[in-house]
Amino acid sequence: MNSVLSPRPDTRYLVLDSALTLFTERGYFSTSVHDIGRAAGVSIGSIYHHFGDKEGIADALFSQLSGRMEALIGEIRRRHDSAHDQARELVARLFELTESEPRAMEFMLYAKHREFLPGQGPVCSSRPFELMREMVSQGMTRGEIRPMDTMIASTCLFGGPLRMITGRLDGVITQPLPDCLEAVWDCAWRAVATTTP
Amino acid sequence: MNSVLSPRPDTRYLVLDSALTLFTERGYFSTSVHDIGRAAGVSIGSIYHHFGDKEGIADALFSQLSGRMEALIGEIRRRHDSAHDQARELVARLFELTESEPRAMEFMLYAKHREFLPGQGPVCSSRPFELMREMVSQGMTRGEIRPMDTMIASTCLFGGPLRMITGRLDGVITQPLPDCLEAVWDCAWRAVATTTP
DNA sequence: GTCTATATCATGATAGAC
DNA sequence: GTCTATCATGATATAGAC
Repeated sequence: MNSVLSPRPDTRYLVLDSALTLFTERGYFSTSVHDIGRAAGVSIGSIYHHFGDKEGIADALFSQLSGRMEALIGEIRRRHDSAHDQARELVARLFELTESEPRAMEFMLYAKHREFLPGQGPVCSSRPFELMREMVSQGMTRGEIRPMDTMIASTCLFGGPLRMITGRLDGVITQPLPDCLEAVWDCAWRAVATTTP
Repeated sequence: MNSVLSPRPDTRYLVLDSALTLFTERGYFSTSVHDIGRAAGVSIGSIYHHFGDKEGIADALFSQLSGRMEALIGEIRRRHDSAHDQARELVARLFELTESEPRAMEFMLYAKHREFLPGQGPVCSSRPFELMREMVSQGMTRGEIRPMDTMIASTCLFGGPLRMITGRLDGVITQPLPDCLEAVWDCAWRAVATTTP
């Protein structure tokens, strides 16, 4: 965070890190590029050199976080066979991430990107969400999940857990999410499962 | 919309109606008070006279819509006995409202109010959401809903339906919501119900 | 209560030295 | 690649006549 400690800090990283904090704390529109520069200890000229314009900052942030999510889901899908295990592991990991990196989670799935990233479609149409629907789709062909529209199944399976996350980020839910993973997952799976345990 | 048709249009109504459209189409921060005035056919001076400042417009909008939601839930709770019937009716009505008044729904449960209404807490802590939790709580004491934390039960019951609504508002879901009410409600209720039908 | 005209100021973005 | 200084625009909000 300071050039005294680290002689050659990566400007791009510094900027993105500060931007994430400010965007989630005050919102994109209440954050000026000057604010970001001040928080990152980087001049406004450098920022425009690296990102082109303000939207470029949000864009880079979205790409990076989206990539991480995608990688996470890919890893989970390789490690588990059943849709049940895959989805459960995903919810568990998202709950952990909500506690350890609340700002990253907030920016990814609780920001209204359409308002400041006209290029990007809605989050739900981004690659990570596509992968989640694939997960559900396979579970349906395997017979783990009742036959129904894939979009509906996916939304109903992950809807509860995702709203737990936004509730937690809002401070409406006070308990750390991993503490209620079992209860929430139980509800989520019952919603779509073929057999009740 | 025009003073030719109606000789004495209510300025407040005109402004709020235009503001709702613009806020949901472009977002709060990309809408200027001038824009609202132009769309409503009202001068900027009048707007400031009635609402004090820009935030006052959003505030009035939120109060009014929140009041309508509250009334809707109250009516539903009076008309049905069981939590099952109450919650199902609520989801049905919200699905209908999403089709008939998408902007109202979008402003109520898909806008990040914290970013432009610092006074208001998060939506989930507003009165309508409180009433929904009461609904669930009663269902639990009646034995309709499995015993668990009320917040978790409420989030898991309504999480799927609410995300269907945001998905529909985003255009990710193309089917009118009332068409998939049964499938969605089936999932939602299974998530928390004591007995599976 | 409604209007026009205006004050004030912050922001996104650029220029150009180093 | 980084910096400072500056521009240009457009926004919120106000003043004051009617």
